[in-house]
Order: sequence, then C-alpha cells, then structure tokens
Amino acid sequence: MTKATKYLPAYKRRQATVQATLELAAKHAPTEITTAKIAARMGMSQAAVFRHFSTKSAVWEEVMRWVARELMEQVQQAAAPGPPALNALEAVFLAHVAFVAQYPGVPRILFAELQQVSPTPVREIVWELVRDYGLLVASLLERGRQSGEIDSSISTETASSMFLGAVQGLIIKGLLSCDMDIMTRSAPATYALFRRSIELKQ
Amino acid sequence: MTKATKYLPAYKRRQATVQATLELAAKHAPTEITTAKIAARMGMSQAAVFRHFSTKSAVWEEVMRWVARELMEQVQQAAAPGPPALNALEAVFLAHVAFVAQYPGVPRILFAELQQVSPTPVREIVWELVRDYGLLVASLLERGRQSGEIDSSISTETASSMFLGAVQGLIIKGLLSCDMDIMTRSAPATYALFRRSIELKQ
DNA sequence: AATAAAAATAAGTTATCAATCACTTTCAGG
DNA sequence: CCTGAAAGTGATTGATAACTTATTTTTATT
Repeated sequence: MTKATKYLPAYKRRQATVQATLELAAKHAPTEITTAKIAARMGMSQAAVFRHFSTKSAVWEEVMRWVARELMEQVQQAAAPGPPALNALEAVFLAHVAFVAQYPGVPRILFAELQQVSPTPVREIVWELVRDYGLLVASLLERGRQSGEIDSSISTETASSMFLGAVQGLIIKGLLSCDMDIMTRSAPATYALFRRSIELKQ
Repeated sequence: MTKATKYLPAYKRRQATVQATLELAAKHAPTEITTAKIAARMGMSQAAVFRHFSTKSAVWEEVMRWVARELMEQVQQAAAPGPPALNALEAVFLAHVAFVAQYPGVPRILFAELQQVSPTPVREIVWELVRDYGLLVASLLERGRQSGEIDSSISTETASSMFLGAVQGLIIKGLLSCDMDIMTRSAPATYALFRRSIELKQ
C-alpha cells in the first residue's frame, strides 16, 4: 500500500494509480472498480485520474503491462538456475502461484479480459504474455525431453496446455473458496502430479 | 435459436429469455448484455423482460440454474456406463468439453461470476455446481483406485483439482484463440496426459 | 521572493441502463 | 362473440459513471 501523498510527479502518479487499481482488484470485481474508487484510494478527486490517463481503459492497459512485465520477470528468474529441466519447471510453477497469491486481483483482471470477444488493446497485451509464458514453458519441456527426463512421446503443445491448466485449477479453487493461500499450500502436490504425467516411466 | 413469437405463455417466455441470454453470451461479454439486448433478441421491448423477471439478476440466476442442471445431466449420463473408471472419467471430460463448445457463452458467464467477491445468489448456484461436479469426479477416482487402475498414492483431492484444471486449460486456449472448436480437437490428447498422471505405472 | 509550470479540484455534462407505470393488444373460456 | 386475464409497449425516471472545463493549489527554478 503506497502512502497517499498529494502532488506526486507524473510518472510516480501513474505508478501509484496502477498499484491502487491492483489493490482494489484484490478485493473487488474489476467491473465495479470505477475511476472514482481508484482516485479515492489515492486520496484524490476522480478528475485527477484523467490528468494522467486519457481514458479509463488506458489505466487498465498500464495495469496489464505492469502485470505482464512483473510476472515474466518472476518466472524467468525462477527458470534460470540449473540443468534439471523438471526442477526449473517446478520453480516456474511455484513462482507463478506465489505471484498470484501476492496479487490476488490479477486473475480477476485476466478473467475479465477473457470475457471480451472483440480484440481490445488490453487483450493484445494478455496475448503477448501468454505467448511469452508458453514459449518459456515449451523451452523447458524441450530441454527435459532432450535430457531424457521427459517421455519423448509426449507432445510439448499438450503438456504446456496442461501446465497452464494445472495453475488455473489452483487459481479457480482459490477464487471460489475466497482463500488464495490454499493455492500455495496445494501447489507442490499439484506440480508433482503434473510431473508424473510427463516423466519418463521407469 | 428460438423463433421470435410474441405472446408466449409465461413459462415459455422465461425459457426463451434464458436461451436468448445464452446466445448473446456466446458472442458478447456478460457485462455488455443489457436487458434491452435480451429483449431485442426476442423481438420484444425492454420493459417486457420485467413482466417475467423482477430484476436483471433474477435472469442471471435462472440462466445459471439452467446451465448447472444441463451440464450435470450431460456429465452424469456420460459417467454412467461401464466398470473401467478411467474410461468413464474420459467420457465426463469429453462431455464437459462438448458442452462448453456447444454453449461458448457458459465459460464467460462463469468467469464473470468468479470475479465477484461477496457471495451473490448466482455464485451460490455456481458453488453447488462445482461441489456436485467435484463429487462425481471424486467418486470415479475412488472407484478407479479400488479397481487398481489408479495409483493409490495419488490424492483424490489433488487429482480432481488437476482434472478441472485440464478442462480449464482447454477453455482458456479456446477463448484466447476465439476458436472453441480447438478444445474438442485437443481434448483426447489432454485427457491422455491427465490419465498418465494418475495411472498405475507398470 | 516571484513566477511559471505542473498537479489537483469542484462542479458540471452526457450517455447508458435498470426499473416503473399507465395504457394497449392478444388470447382463451364460457 | 364477449370479457377478463395475461402479455406486451412507450414514455419516463433515477442512478451511476466516464469524461470536461474553468479554477485553485503546490512545487520547483531563478
């Protein structure tokens, strides 16, 4: 929670607006996040928001850009160390879950975007994120296949869709039970199951 | 698509309203489905909707009840035949995917509900659906464990969350690519992978 | 200390949408 | 074929939320 200081320089105000929106999303549905509430959270008038963003959806775009950058940074860092691909993949899995647990508003925002049918600017950013994330997972799966950790009969495409699904299953459980920490607790066992599905049988 | 007939008896008008809403949800985000659009789809005035539903959210409640009843009917029927539990589970998986492909608005409506934080009447219905569905999957997993198809070291809880996640992974892919038929095509391979994760190794 | 530029505000406007109500049209039963 | 009940409509209302504009407050520079 950023402190509510008035008369911030523009770039800091933009950052603060993004954070305020994320904080609101942690406890409210995105559709009921109004510019008035965002402003109130920063201790400002509603009109002030439009000093820094030309439209409301410009706010959502900046929020999504922040989310994409931050999540990719976290998982890339997690993926970095060491040769055993399946361990790196586990680190990615856990980093992703930890990120969502830390910013519980993020899945809500993403789900809101998935409802849109026509392509919006925000959706474009989501698409890029999903693509980059998918490439990271696919490269780890490929590495695991070459090192003989992963059964070579497994399709990388199917496995990476399953990987994402495993995360989603946890997220949905967390959202439904209104307890995002349940995700963190169940994550290791869930990954172990995923691992079993692609591991070379002995 | 129901034919647009005026002066329907009340119970048929209610059914028609539910169907019209589902059809709209297939091509629009739930937030932009207004009572005016629902009415227009049936060739009626906006005011007419309120002859049959006291509020707009009463419409969503009825829609969700219909979805819950219909989906459970489909998957229960799929689960019915035969002893090999893992085959019954596959039938459930495919039935679920087929249902979503047939009513592409359904995941959008569900995702919209998942964003709500405070418990709404619609959310209550979703909760019941998820519980009933979870029980069905759990009972099949239990049966498979007893028949020796499933490794007894696997937690039913974790496996059923993974099952749901596998479906979700497909749904998200379908929504993002704006092509729900991709789900149907990828479903068998995805289930095969899930099966590998719980099957007894030989 | 003076002042210009930047940040924030108060008080609007406009559009949209759920919900209401007085009134009209249609249908079904005697 | 008549009539009362049920189904539907047009016009309106009140609330809400994004966006605008004229004005004020603060900050930074010289």
